[in-house]
Amino acid sequence: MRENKYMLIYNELADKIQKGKIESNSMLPSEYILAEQFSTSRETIRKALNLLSQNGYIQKIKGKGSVVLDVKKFDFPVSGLVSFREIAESSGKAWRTNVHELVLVKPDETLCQHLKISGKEEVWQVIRSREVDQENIILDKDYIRRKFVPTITKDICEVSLYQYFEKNLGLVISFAKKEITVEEATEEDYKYLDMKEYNHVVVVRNQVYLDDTSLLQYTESRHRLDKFRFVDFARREHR
Amino acid sequence: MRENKYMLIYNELADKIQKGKIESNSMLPSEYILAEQFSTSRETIRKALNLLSQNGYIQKIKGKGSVVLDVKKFDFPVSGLVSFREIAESSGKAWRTNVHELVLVKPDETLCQHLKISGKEEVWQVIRSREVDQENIILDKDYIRRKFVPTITKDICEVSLYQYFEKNLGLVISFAKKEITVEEATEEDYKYLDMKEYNHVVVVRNQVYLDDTSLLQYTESRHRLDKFRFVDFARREHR
DNA sequence: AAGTGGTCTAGACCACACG
DNA sequence: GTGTGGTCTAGACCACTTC
Repeated sequence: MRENKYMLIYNELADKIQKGKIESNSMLPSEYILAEQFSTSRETIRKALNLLSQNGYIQKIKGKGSVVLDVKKFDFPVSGLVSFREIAESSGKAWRTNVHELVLVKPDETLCQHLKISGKEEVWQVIRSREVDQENIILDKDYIRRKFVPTITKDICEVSLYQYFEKNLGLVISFAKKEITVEEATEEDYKYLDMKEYNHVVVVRNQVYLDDTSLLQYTESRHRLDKFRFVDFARREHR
Repeated sequence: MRENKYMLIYNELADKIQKGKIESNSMLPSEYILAEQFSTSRETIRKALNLLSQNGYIQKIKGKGSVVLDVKKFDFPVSGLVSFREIAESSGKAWRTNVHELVLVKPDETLCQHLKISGKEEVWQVIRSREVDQENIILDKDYIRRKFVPTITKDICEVSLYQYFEKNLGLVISFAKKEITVEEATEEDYKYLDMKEYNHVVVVRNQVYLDDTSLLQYTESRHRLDKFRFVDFARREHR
């Protein structure tokens, strides 16, 4: 692995904090001391510490030092940009993906808006439901620009689209805009999900961008109400 | 004002991008040139640019430069750590806060867990509903440790607790852990909200921390389904 | 080859916390 | 006063893109 020095330091410290090898509420060594310990400069240490701070591992206090926060990171499901597979696997529950549709389409008007493209461009439509503990609780509707992804197979859809994009196609997913709302369930939801008595779903709309800022994919993730959970760590912007 | 050089540069560029004075999809000048223009060092420019990147204003591409993204920032309501008042005011809609309860209580067991305190500590209980366009659509239940906030008045609750904490009490709110779920409406919800035909609410649970890492406040924000919206900008962590 | 962003260094001065 | 994190500098080398 060609790892940056500050990333190595970040990973080492994050790992120790997560595993409790560094106690929460204790103080990290000062930046000067860390710089010495890792035989590096203070600015490099600071890069690592700022990452820890951004991700909720520590709190830096001017004049005092860096306090280790108590992270229960095994607690986060949908924060940031993570695929269903990554979440499902880390949760340890039995899960399965059912592929209902995998076709090339010309986008209609709303879809053009979401994908910011013309109606002539071809787009993959993938419809999948996610089964956890024998219940279909999430309906994922993915629309992917064929321009970036020439072929998709059913097998790929059952494992992970993201993994395929990144490992096999070399696409670098960089950022996303996410919107969460609650809407009335559609016929599609009733068809593919085990809806029980619920008549609404949580809808997570996602626009996924590559590192060259082009829009790769639009995704609608529809969750049964009782199975939806989103957790987030946020720092306040002071102005 | 604490005017860091990199903050000044960040604010100036963010402002220009938001107002369209720098076109989206255009390139920023290179870091070397910006350093010259702002008569500063490249590392300082890089701090400003990294902030822009984190907040979705630009995308940095190695070997090429920084692309200006098209931000419609008037689009985000609940991302990060913002109070209802800040959101309501920037949305421009008519809003009002109705205070239903403002009392000192000893926390019960669940509340103790959320606040991570013993049952002996006194806590302010504030229950408010938020009225937008003549409809009560959000029920906010705040629990604030009296240890940090000796007194609260009804007037303060009607305006903004955060503003009071920060401007009057000098408390510095630093970060929060947020959880979003959907739950069955309680009697309280029916009592204080205009629930229409809905029988569920979106529940946003928030633990708010000060800059010395102590927990100040636990908040439950209960939204009528149709009026809830959360948007987020997320960058992918590559490992 | 020239230009770009990414990393890293060794030093400097400041503001803040604490004894 | 001493130690801490926050800011800033001027320079270096690297990897990548483009010509």
